[in-house]
Amino acid sequence: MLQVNYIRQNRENVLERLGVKNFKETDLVDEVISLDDERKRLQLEFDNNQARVNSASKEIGMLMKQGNKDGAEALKAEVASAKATIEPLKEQMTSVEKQLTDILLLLPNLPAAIVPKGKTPEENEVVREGGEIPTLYENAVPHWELTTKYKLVDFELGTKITGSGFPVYTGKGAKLQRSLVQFFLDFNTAAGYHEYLPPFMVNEESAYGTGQLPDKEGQMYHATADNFYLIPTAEVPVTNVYRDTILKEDDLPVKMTAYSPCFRREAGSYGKDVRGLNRLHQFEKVEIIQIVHPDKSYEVLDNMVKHVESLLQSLELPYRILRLCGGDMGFTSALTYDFEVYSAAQKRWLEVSSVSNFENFQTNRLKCRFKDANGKTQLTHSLNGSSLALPRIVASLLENNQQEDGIHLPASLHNYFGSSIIN
RNA sequence: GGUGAGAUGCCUGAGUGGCCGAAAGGAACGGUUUGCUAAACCGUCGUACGGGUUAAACUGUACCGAGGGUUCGAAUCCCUCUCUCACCGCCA
Repeated sequence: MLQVNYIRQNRENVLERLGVKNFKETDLVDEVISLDDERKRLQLEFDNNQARVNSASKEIGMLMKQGNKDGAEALKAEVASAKATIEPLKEQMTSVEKQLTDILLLLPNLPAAIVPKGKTPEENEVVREGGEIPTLYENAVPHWELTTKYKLVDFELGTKITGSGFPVYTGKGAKLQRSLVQFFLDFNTAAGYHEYLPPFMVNEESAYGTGQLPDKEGQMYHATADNFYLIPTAEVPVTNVYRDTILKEDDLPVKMTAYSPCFRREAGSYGKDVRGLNRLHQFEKVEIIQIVHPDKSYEVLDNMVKHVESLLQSLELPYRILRLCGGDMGFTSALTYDFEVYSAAQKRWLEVSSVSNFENFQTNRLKCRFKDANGKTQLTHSLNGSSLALPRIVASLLENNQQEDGIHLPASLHNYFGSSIIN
């Protein structure tokens, strides 16, 4: 959530930045300002009246002690009239505050200066590429045939048990998942990230805290009997660890990592995009999250990008890093780098990680702050990234490394998987 | 799921209608003194939103789990909810 005072002081800039994100309802910005004016006016009037009530009440107490009943009664009448004024003011204040918050929730984060203009994924900028795109042998097939051939994933069984998009991993397929999770977590903790195993369901407050609500209401599974949401990413429970906290400056940066399954309804997806492991309703992911000093967040973003990059390098997968354009960025992000790996049999790039700086957009909502050197309380910045999402990593590992005698895994996984080959 | 007890500031914990934004102790921070891996003493030690100021100072309001109610006045009384603890039941 953007800060009202920031909007007030930087109106032109806010409008210009929202334009980069192709945000159309720019009237809302001025509406925020006028609602805030109204809020201030109401508060001042309310406070003044309330102050009168408070002091009169004190006086009544004293008069009663002195036995001055008539004086007390007279003051009571005065309080009653002040309260009559206050009552409607209170209602107006509540209503104006709610309108203000509702609108603020609709405004996306402002993109950083470096974010390219653009509307579609084609306008994302390729920042870097790495690894080598393999030349596959002549009988190479897409991963959904390999998973069947080696009995790694049973899609039909998942459909029977739950529904489409809920695959069942079996045998070596299950073990590969477990190995990757373990490898990723070890890689992250070695870099100083503290490991969490969070709840896989969150309450409404947490979903608001990180900005999934109200923006992505329909994308989350909702357990209505208890009003819990199945998490779409570990970002939600883990970032909320620091909801409503004031950290010491020395506590920063906070580095966290977590494995979790992720649940996404993916309403509106179809076609080749959803084939095999490309797009699922439930998948495994390891996430990294940092809460940092506002002056450091872009430096940290670069570090996180390098961290994820070296993880991909250790998997020996061909990858590229994209800087997302305004139109392709998420609601809460100020700058996002997407990582894609090349799926050689499908001959397409698959997104496997998204690393973002949210600046204080999440922390404003979360009230995650710190005391700076001058003793002033200010908002921290939050960042997160996948490191990594499993299904598409598995897809490209299978496809890119397939040979006549089986799938040859990268050296980094041999110990975790207990073998160098799937056959 | 049942019964009972509880929820106060960073922590412990007092406060049962006005003198309470809240005692006391501890932790933390700053200082003095002494000196050695510490003690003593002094001071500071909530958040949000307003007014005010170049910035402070100063000042108003709200907040003692959340929401409502009673009252001139609520941390304190009443109601609802949430959570915690204890015991019972069930159970991986």
